[in-house]
Amino acid sequence: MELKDLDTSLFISGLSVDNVIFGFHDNQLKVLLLACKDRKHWMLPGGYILKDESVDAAAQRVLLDRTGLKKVYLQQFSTFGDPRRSRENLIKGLVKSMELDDELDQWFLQRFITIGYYALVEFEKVAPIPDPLSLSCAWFDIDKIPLLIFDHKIIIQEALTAMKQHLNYQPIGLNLLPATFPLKSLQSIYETILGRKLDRPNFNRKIQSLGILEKKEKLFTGAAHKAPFLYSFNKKVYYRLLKEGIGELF
Amino acid sequence: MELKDLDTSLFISGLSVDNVIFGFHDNQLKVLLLACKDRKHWMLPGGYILKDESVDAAAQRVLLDRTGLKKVYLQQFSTFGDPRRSRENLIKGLVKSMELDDELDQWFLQRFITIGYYALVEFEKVAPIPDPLSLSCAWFDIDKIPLLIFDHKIIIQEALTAMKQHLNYQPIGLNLLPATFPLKSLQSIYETILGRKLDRPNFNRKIQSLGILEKKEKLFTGAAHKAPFLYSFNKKVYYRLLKEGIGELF
DNA sequence: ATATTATTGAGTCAATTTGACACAATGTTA
DNA sequence: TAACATTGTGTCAAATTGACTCAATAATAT
Repeated sequence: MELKDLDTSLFISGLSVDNVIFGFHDNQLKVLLLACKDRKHWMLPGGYILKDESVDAAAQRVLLDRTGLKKVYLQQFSTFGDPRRSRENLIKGLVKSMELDDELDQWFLQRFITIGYYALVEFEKVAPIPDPLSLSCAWFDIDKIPLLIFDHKIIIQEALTAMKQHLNYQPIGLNLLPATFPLKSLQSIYETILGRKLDRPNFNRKIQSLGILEKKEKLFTGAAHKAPFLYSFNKKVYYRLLKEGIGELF
Repeated sequence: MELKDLDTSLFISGLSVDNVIFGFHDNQLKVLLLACKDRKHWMLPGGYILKDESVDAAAQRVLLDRTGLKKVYLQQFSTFGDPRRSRENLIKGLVKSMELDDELDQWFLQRFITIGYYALVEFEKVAPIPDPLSLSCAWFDIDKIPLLIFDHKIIIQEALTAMKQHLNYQPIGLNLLPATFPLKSLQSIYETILGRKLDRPNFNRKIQSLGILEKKEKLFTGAAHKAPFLYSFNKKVYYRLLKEGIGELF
């Protein structure tokens, strides 16, 4: 689909959803971003809400279009409602350069209030495919975010803050990691989200005392040091624990 | 202002804010509700967003109209976007009975997505005055909520859940209590929000170890037992602590 | 072959925190 | 002046935390 074929009459006007899609690779937390056609800015994968669609469903649909993933862990965290958040000069230039009809011009230049979601996905399972409205689609390290449009930088920061607060109430490690993983990976996720180093022996002791991990026989090998054990989550125990509230971990 | 004079052209269509206003009195957490004109339902004090107004400012404005309070602690917690949330038969009856013109009919019958805020106010400072669109305005115990319109019951529940999670990061006790208060009041707030009893000696020990409370000489008296000391918050210390993150308290 | 290197995972232990109590203190009421 | 209800302090064993040490081991260098 091309941009000029966008049928804005299908959508709720003035409202959008934006997804902060987190993945984890090379012991680094990453965010999936789309390249704007101006070749200068990047942006969060976002979209509009169909007139009879729930907001949650809209966020899922947008995510499916951008990553090909269904049934992803998705969490609404905040709504961004500053009247000037999407009215920088940038958008005027962008819209003009696209040579759209008046109706579409109006659509893109109106004030948008956006509902922010963060998604946790398994890095390896995502095949980043740019949608027809973008030039490219790529993962960025959380501490190397490029120039973004509008207030998208703030949205990412708030997603991280929200995740930090959810860390003790939501199964965050589970959704970012593959089926089996070394403990160090889980520790790195916690360290990145919390923004500080954790003591390895103490981390292991605490995370294992929760009883949510199952040690596998198989060892992860390939690096110039002792091979770590691989673990998997016991989802049953994990979800029960989260439901009850696990208290502050770190 | 009467309902028929509402100038809908001033507002963003399809969007609203709803405030869950919490107060604390008689060792009970309370919510401020408005009576619907059908004399059967109650509702949250909510309103619409002006076309060039930030969503946060809209929530503040609505709050001012309903409670007369300025500079209130207000926290956005979730956006409610189910397409059927405001389309129960009820609203059709309500709107018909109000004998409005077609434009207003359309306005009230459209799908609304609402942005939920919770407010923490000092009970004694609020003079509940029903706005011209409601019959009355009253405080309800959090566990004795009457029949509400739409999904407002769910909104209140989620506000409580959000507050529970914010309890360790936000100055919640401070905003609900008067300048001086006995420790038991603060404990009751924590107990209500957390939904469980706390051991008094242990609560006192922990809350005082934070160094955010100042013991006053004056005693609270009038009941048939030992008079408790009165305390006040040391705001400077409290805000610093919250900024750093105080960790899980209870 | 053997030593080196990097990293893992288990163990130790003192210091701190927690949870569950007991008990003295003290306004009000009987 | 005794009874009562509730407050504030004290105690102590158990559990948790933080800061460590050290042996184990897969790959690599010698």
